[in-house]
Amino acid sequence: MAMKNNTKFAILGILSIAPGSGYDIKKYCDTVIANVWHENYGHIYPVLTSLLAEGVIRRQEEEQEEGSRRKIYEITQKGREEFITWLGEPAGYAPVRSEFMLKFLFSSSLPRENILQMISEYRVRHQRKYDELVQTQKDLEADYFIISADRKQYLKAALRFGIISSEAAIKWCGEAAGIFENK
Amino acid sequence: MAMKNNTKFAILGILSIAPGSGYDIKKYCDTVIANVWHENYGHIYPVLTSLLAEGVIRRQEEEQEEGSRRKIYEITQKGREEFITWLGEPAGYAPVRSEFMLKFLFSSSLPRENILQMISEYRVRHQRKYDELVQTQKDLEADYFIISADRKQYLKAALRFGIISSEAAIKWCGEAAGIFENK
DNA sequence: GTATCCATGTAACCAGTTACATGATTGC
DNA sequence: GCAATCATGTAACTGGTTACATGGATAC
Repeated sequence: MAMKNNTKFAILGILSIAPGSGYDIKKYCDTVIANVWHENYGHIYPVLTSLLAEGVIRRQEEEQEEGSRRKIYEITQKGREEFITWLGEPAGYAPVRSEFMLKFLFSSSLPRENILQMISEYRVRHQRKYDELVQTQKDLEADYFIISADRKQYLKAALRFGIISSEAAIKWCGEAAGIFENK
Repeated sequence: MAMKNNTKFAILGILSIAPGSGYDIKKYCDTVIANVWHENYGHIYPVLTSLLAEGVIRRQEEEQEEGSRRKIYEITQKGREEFITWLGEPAGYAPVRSEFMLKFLFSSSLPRENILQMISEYRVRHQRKYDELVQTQKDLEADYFIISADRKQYLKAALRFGIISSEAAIKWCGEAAGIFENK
């Protein structure tokens, strides 16, 4: 199962909301959905080229001001169809590979304080992420961003996903630190 | 930051507990630490070869019964040193890429029942994982496996990590389903 | 006038996956 | 006698990362 061709569908999904450039797609990933998805320029641009060749996206030539370097793409009918098909398929899952947990698992040769330090850093990272997400949630609630009520609902749910996950990580840190503190 | 060379350190970590073959390493990944780590044969064997060339592991020639195909490796002093250094470095984190959340985010064009179905499948998957981990925890508690008290402590903590994460996912599913049920 | 953001791309690289190949041993 | 497990490996592939290159526009 694993994961393949996800960048294709991430791009189709983003373009299904609104047409945009490679740069726009990257920005969308880094802001709106950073919480659950990630892409690089080095992958977006070549994939855009291949999606164009496949005919699932097309250049939106109209309404471009002269001299603009921006290349705006929009999803085609074929693209929408393939996207809907993909949506209907069960999500593949990537096998877990947590570098932090790998380190933690084999950290018995480290002094107690170092292990506590490791856990503390991990907690701080998740606490920061948590705070960030809560802030974004407030901004979203306060209609700081201009999006449809429908879209907002999905983004809110995705934010909750991140918040709940961060809470879980923080909870684990508390438990794990407890083991090493009382010895 | 991202993640590089993790297989090297996963192998060194596993061999730091006890010498073993490529097959043993794979089995260890699939059972004991499946919860937080994953490896393929197609990667383990070539990496073992390169680790041998680097001198961080060595063949344990002694005590092998005749005609055995098993190749037992053990970590060298150099390997232990590199492993300790790696342990001391802060863990890199892989940017989140949840195929499920990607689908969910853009699923607004799907009928309500399909979205509920998606969420339900996701919940079932995590519930199953949760049940499995709780069972493993019981087996571990009942000294079903032969491991040192020290090792047990780390494995228990890693199990808790999986259990807490599954609980979080299940919690999210409850919330998300709620959004679509009451409309 | 300089830093930051906008904007697009390529090339080299690498980690990891999948599929294939082979064969011995053990348990039923 | 057959299936499952033990056991090791290679080759082709692919998805994604990193580094490099370039240059215009905007803000301070």
